[in-house]
Amino acid sequence: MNEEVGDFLKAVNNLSVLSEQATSELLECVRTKKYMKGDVIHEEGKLCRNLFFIKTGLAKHFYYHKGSQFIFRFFEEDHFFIATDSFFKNLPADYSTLALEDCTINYLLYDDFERLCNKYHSFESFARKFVSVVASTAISNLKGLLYLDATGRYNKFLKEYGHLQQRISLGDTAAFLGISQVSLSRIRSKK
Amino acid sequence: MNEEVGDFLKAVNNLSVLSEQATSELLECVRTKKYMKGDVIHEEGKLCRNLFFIKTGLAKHFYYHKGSQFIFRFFEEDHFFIATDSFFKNLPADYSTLALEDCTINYLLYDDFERLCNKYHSFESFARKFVSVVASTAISNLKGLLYLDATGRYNKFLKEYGHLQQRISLGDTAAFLGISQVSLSRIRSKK
DNA sequence: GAAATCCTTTTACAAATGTTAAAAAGTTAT
DNA sequence: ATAACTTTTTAACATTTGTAAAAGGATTTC
Repeated sequence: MNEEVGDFLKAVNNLSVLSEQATSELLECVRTKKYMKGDVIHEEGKLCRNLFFIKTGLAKHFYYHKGSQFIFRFFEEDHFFIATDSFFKNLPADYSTLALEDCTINYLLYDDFERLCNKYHSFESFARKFVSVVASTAISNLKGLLYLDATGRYNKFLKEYGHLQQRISLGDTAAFLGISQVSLSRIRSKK
Repeated sequence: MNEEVGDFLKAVNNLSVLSEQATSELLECVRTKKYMKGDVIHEEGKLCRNLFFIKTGLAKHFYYHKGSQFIFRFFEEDHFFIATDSFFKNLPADYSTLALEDCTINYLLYDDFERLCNKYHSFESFARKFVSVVASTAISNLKGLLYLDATGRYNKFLKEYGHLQQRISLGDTAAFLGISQVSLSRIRSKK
């Protein structure tokens, strides 16, 4: 097996065990690309229907609103991600994804994804479970933003992303929490 | 066909056209229940793995935190909903759903749902697409909470749920926006 | 139709967060 | 080691939002 896509396949099988046929057809489709720290992996406003998998590195989903940057998700190694609106609705992406560290990324073109979904029940099942994780995470974050104040959100961040704290800057953390950098600095200093 | 589940079936086929076999097996499983205004449809802390469909009426997802109620979704007629954490992860629900008006609800037990998923590719495909909608909606709301202030969120609410405005109280609207009732009243009066 | 109840608005004050600017600390490149 | 640059902290002030209490409207119940 192509060494570069082993982790990808493992992550897929972790959600739904693929049939042999599905596995070999999937392996033929998966591509690999490397990004340098600071590179844009996909861009707001453009269509991007790939299913991405971070083999190594760290990335963020972000977008700009009135000149400020907002982040709503970090992705570390061994995680899938997509440009949600593009992927689900075939619309221009409403956010960009940027490599916060050098990244090695596996990806699957949408046409291949859709074909595998239609052809192999086991792959469609993976797709459903992957999307479930996307929904669960978004809802959890949504709840956090609804009922927690800035301090509460920071604590939630530490609990869920604590292991990434050293790899994420204060500015990016603040943009993720939806508060100003200054406010986050104040919160930190009170501890 | 059982008249009570026609809309349910139509909504399913709208996402993925079911095979004949899948359709007839689905129809055997769908149940119907009526709720009065104020009734709890499923409760925080309890397992609830049903897939619900509102045939008529209006409902809200809500939960309490430190004595205050927070709402993160309204559901009107012709919409599916689930207790996300229960449905996806087999955990106790982390929110309740309550009928804001008298409701007629169709629902599918999880075991039937899962069996239909495994047995019929066309139903698994429906499941994937349904979950995609859940994810898309959650992410859209998440973005709104991240970058909009109270006024901006209210405007977004009017745009997306404007047609429901007369059916939703100010208190529930405020709980949905994550702001106090007083603050919402202030915003309204400025218009 | 009066009383009771619920929902919305208003007021006054307190607390949290934002904005701007500047200083301090930390990093990187030469 | 120094300079240039980036990130984080601190300070001062403005604005937004929250809280609590009271008043005003609307609706329901008897």
